[in-house]
Amino acid sequence: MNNEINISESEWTVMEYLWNNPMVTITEIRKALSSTGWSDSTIKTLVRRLVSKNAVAINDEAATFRYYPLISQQECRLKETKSFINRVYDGSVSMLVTNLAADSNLTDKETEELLALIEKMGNEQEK
Amino acid sequence: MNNEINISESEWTVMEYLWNNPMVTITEIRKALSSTGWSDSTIKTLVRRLVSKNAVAINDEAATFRYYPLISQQECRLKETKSFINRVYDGSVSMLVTNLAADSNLTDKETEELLALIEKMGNEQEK
DNA sequence: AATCAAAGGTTACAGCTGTAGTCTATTATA
DNA sequence: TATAATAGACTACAGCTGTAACCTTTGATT
Repeated sequence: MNNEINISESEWTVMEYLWNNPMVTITEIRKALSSTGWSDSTIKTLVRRLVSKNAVAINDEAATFRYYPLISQQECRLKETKSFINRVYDGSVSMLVTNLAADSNLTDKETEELLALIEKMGNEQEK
Repeated sequence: MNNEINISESEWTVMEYLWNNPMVTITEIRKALSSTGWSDSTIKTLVRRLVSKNAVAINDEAATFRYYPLISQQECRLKETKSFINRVYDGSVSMLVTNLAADSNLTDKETEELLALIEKMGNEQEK
């Protein structure tokens, strides 16, 4: 459905907040994102862009609008994950997981087990 | 060192080829990427941008230049993977792997084992 | 009532990205 | 040798992104 929606890095920050706090006002968003250092304008622009991308909708029952996500974190994560794996790991889930395992602090035995499982996972999820 | 190099999606396609075939001419690149449908100009632009980003260098001993990668696939993958996990999974490797497991076709028992390992992996790799 | 802050709307602007055209010099080929 | 193809260098241009200012209206505060 919403496959064509692309959310930029800054926009993700806003989406994260909306996923955790649906139906908030712009003031609430601004307060929540104050640690980013973004100006009022910047945050409004990001929200506006998300609305025009149909990632976020406006509830304007009250005078002060409330914003809520139209797409789920789950589906966005899935989409991003797939395109990431395709771009960086040539579509290979197991290659990604192998790299993750190498970069994490498992014991040798655990790594071995993990790799064995990865072996079984194979390369589904192409494209 | 090369932490600030950002490689775009199209540029990755070029890099992939260069990682597998270092020291090639522009003609070889063009032929290899003909399936992309990109014009001659487009490919030359991508290569030029990679050179100006210091991701690729030129060997100009011969009249026809040869191009080769200055950064390794390994380090680029690591960088991309980290920024991806930070952006999409809030820095949590285990959340990513959990999602991957859910999306792959492991048996229940295998998934259980995988999740147990993930449990142990915890959330290293923050930042 | 006068003032200030914030909301909503509009505009800005530079850098990156996708995609490609033009020009000139050189090389290969008829 | 005339011609075609290509390399290398430069330019183009629109859409996306990061980042923000400005303007007008409205609600809150003095």
